[in-house]
Amino acid sequence: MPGPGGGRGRRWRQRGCSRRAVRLLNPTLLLLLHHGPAHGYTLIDELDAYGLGDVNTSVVYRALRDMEERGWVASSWDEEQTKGPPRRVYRLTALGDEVLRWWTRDLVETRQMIDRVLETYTRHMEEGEGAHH
Amino acid sequence: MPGPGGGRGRRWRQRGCSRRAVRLLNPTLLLLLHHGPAHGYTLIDELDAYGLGDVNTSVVYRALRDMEERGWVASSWDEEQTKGPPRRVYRLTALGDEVLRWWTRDLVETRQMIDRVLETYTRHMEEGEGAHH
DNA sequence: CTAGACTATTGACAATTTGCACATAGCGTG
DNA sequence: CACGCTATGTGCAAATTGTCAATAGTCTAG
Repeated sequence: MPGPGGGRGRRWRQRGCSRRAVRLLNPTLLLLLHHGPAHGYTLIDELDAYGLGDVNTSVVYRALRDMEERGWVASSWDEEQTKGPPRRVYRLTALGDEVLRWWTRDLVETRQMIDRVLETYTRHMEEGEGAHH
Repeated sequence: MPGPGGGRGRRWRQRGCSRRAVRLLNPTLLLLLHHGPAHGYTLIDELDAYGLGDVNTSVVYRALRDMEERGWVASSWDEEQTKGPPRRVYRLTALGDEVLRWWTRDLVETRQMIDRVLETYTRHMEEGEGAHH
């Protein structure tokens, strides 16, 4: 159970995934909006299905606003107010669609890098089982 | 070719992979050391084969020192000095071996998360090809 | 011998990202 | 109106990452 927490940057992975998760947050949000427009709150719920359920809500809202600044998504205030304050509706822009396409290629690359590491590790274990250090 | 650089955090991915890469740096270094002891400089060369060739050397050395602080690796000065200043030899510790094992599990999880995103994206494209936004 | 060029490693600091605690705000209810 | 719930937003400390330059040994050319 390596939970090494000493030294520089302790609590480097306090609970849940956090840092790994944040890397996947933006592409996942774009993906969800690729399905159709949605409120921030709705998106936060849906993130759970992608293993991003423990991402802080502030982080999600901030990501959405940042993506809007970049023109990947656009938002407007929802007219029909059911309960609670007015909600923003986010939708994907044409640019956001392009970015998502680009990002999927990036994810494929990342997956290949991960695979390479995992393959090498497996090979190490098959060959000399501990003939090192 | 989405190279959106405006807004918060411009030059968010200047060239090469960088931010994605750094996430894979530590596990990859542990993996390389799992093969056997090595110098920092050697490791930097080998990283290239894992798509981490553009990681700054300072970043690699820092990662090694951090991992040493945490007890995942241990280092000693190389006796035989061929050319250049004395070199450190890093080797994996027992704890580092455990951490590597833990990290491979983590990478498998990350891979699954990526797969999920990619699968959903593919499904979107197969079904209503652009029946959104 | 001495001025580069190359091999290795380290240090310091700016820029960016992330976590977290709290602020705001509308609506329903007793 | 005092709460509790739904939504969103702000501010700031802490952690991570990028970049540049410094140090240091060894070798080779002239």
